[in-house]
Parts: sequence; structure tokens; C-alpha cells
Amino acid sequence: MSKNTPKAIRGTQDIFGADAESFAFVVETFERVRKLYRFRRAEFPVFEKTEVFARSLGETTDVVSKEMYSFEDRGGDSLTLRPEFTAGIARAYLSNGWQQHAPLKIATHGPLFRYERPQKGRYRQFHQIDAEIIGAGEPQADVELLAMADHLLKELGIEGVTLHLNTLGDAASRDAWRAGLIDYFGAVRGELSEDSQERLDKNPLRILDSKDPRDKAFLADAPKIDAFLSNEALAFFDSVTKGLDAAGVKWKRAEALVRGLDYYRHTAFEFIPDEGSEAAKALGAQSTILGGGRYDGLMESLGGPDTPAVGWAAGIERLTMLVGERNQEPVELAVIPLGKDEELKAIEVAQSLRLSHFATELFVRGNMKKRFNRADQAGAKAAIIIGADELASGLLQFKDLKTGEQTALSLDAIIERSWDLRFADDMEAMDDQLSELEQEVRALGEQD
RNA sequence: GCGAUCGUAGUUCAGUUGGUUAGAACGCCGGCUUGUGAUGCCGGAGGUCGCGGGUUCAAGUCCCGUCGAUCGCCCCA
Repeated sequence: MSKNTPKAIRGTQDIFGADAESFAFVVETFERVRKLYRFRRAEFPVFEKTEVFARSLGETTDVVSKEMYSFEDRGGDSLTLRPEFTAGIARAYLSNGWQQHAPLKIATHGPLFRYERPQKGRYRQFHQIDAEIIGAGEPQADVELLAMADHLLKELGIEGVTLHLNTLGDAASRDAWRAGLIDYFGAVRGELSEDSQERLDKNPLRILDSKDPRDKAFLADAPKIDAFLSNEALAFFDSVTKGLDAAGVKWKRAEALVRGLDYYRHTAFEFIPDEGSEAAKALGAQSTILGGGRYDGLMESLGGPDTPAVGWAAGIERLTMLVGERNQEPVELAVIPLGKDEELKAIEVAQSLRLSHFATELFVRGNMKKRFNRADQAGAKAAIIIGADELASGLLQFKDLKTGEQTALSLDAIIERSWDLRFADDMEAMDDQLSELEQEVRALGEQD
């Protein structure tokens, strides 16, 4: 690489190969699951007026105060690359009059931007999948949203991750708790870590999940949210947990779990890998793979009517690290012309096969040995060989690469044979899955 | 924003106490009398050792800076 070749910007990534396949798998699975829960697909701008984020997230949050990519456009407006989805979705809801669709279930995904120090699982341009239910104040909305998140993780095959659940209460409960925490920690201010002394002013709730041993000494006796919850808030949380139990979603109460952004009320949650699990190891310092909560106050902060809502977002890169390697689907059919003279015929045949829905690749480089070699390594089930004789007779050589058996067939017959091959492979895969399931069932029976 | 480790072919890495033309594997390209593969054989291309400066007769190797990656803190998805 030459000295003048440009490099990617810090914290951005070019995703390719197995990683890109896993990334696509995460998005495709999300699309599939989202439809089962009848969330509607939506797309939103990647940038908004800066105030959209500043007003809704809270001026003192780290995201707003030091992590936004903000710039002035040529018209002099201050714009910001979205650091999260929720604020922009709320803005869209208000400016398009989507109240008419309430309760509105929305799903989206795409890139987000935060000026942070890059690490494994943390990038300056990163990607999230996102789900929101807007205009629904019922706890059932929280339950459905969480059930979908749990379902998604199962479909992705992610294990060793637990839903950590908390309630921050309504606005009054949350404010009273906050005041209680400031009183409690303020009395021992000098003994807290430097970080927590700062948090005391900016976001006292955050002290609760501090890892500093100086702070940990005071955590056990810190005021708990439960003591400040109004009857309504308590009843709300109770409905959520009962609903989760009914839906079969496992959860764990996490009293110290708070959310960094100002707009959260009531339900707050994160899916976190269990300590010592494979998932925890894969993620490094980044623990939360999916997080969110209820944000009943957000719409008002943007000047809209009082509108209850819940939502979550999950980092696609983090999910990708947990779903394991996925490779490109193998080629099904290889078309191999013997020489230059047969190439046009090969193009014609390959196109017919693709139009018949077979993943087909042409192999025209190197000698015959290399062509077969490559076809084999790409995973081809069969090769269609075209030489001078085939050109003359119109019948092509069809070679089953597993058995080595080779016959002269018409194009129609080749398509028919190819369907048979695919069907046989599908049956074999299903048999494998079945016997795996049987083994699991047997193992379960022995445990009982 | 703070602290720490690392940076050599496309990739994964080796490179002795500083010492001549920087190596391996895989990958890539070509060939093995040009109609047949899944462990074969032969040959080839590809690196100003992240970048810039310094010490030295001599730097991939030591020092400083810078950029980037990784790990922890902070924050978050």
C-alpha cells in the first residue's frame, strides 16, 4: 500500500466476509421476527437538527455534551449525525402526525455516530436495530416489546444472556429517588471516587453501578427506588413482570440498573451476558447488547403532546460477535467451458440456470484442473461442462461432483436434475436436524 | 477525555545481544503435451518493516513524536 493511499476514518469499519455474513444474518433475523410481532418497517434521516438530540437526550449527558458529530450546513443550521434512534423517531412521529396510527409499532435499523474512543464492540460509526411502540401507555406494550427482544436473541442462537430489569418509576418517583440519592451520597461526597463526585452533580443514578471500590462501600445502604415508587408506578411494574412471566421471558431484577439518557421513565432494561459466559468473553468490556426502556416524557420535551412510548435498540456489531462465523452460501452449479470458443455458450447457460433460481458461477480461469478445483472449493453440487462436442450436439455434460457420475443432458434435463440434487441435500439437512433434536430430547429425558 | 500493550508480504506470523540482498505458511498468478476436481508437482509476482524524526559506522530491532488497533477506566448498543 502506497503512502498516499487513504485510510478509513478512526472508529469506522469496512465489514466483509464472515463478519458481513453475520451482520446480514442479524438484520435478516430481526426483519423476520419483527413481522411476527407486526412492527412496521420505517426509515429515518441519518441527520437531524442538533436540537432534536440536545433537547430530548439531556444537555448534560455524555452523548450530547461530548460525543455528537455536529456541524453547520451551508445554510447556517446546526445539524447532527444521529447518535441514537429514539429522538429522531419521536421527531418524525410528531412532524408527520403519526398520532393517527397510535399505538404505532415501528422497527428500523441503520448507522449511528458517536465520537468515542474506539474499542472492541465500540465504534464511531456503529449500527443498531431498533424497535419502538409509540402512543401506548399500557404495561402490555413493555411486555410485548421485551418478548420480541427475547425472541430475537433466541432466533439468533445467542445464549448466556439475561434480561436485567428495573423500574425508574414515574416522573415524581424518579425525582424523589434522585433527590434521596443526592442527599445520601452528598453526605459522604469526599470519600467517593472522582468520577462519582462528578456524577453526583450530573447523573447521581449512575453512581449505583460504579465499579470503583471507594464507591462500592456505600452502595448497599443507598436508597432504593422501591421506597420512592408511587402506588401507580408499583402497580405498573408489577403488571410488566407478571406479563413477562406469562410470556415465558426470563428476567432478573436489577435495582442498580439506570439508563444514561434523561428521557427514561418506568421500565428500564438491558440484556447482559452472564458473568463468565462465552458471550461475555466475546464482548470484552462492552456488556450491554440490547437496552432500552419507557420514555413517556420525551415527546413533551420536543414540544409535542403527552405521548407514552417504549423502545429498545441493540448493537448489530455486538450481536454479530455473538452469532458466530457465518460463511457465504455455497455455489450450487458450476458452469465450465473448455476453452474460449465455448465461453459465450457458457454465459448463456449460466444465465438460464440463475433465472431458474440456482446459485451459479462460471469458471473460466486457469486450466481444467484449476477450474474443477475452484468449483469444488466453492461447494458446487454439480458442474456443467461445455466443449466443442457439446456445442455441436446441443447436449451438455452434467457431472455430479459428489459421485463423479457424468451424463450428456439437455438444458431442461439439467435443470430438472439440479432440482433433484437440491431436494436431496435439503432432505439430508433436515434428517440431520431431526436426529440432533432427537438426541437433545433423549438427553433431557435422562436428566429427569 | 485518562492509563497500558501492540503495529513486518493480501492474511496469520517468524526475524537471535542492533550487523550484508527481510523469511515461512496460506492465499494469488502461470505451467505440469491444453476434455475433468476434491491430499500432487514445478515456477512466479508481492514488503521503502504504520508514518515522521533522532541515536549509531550500521536500525525491522534502541529513543521521541504521530496515526491506528487492542485491553482497562469513562460512557453506551
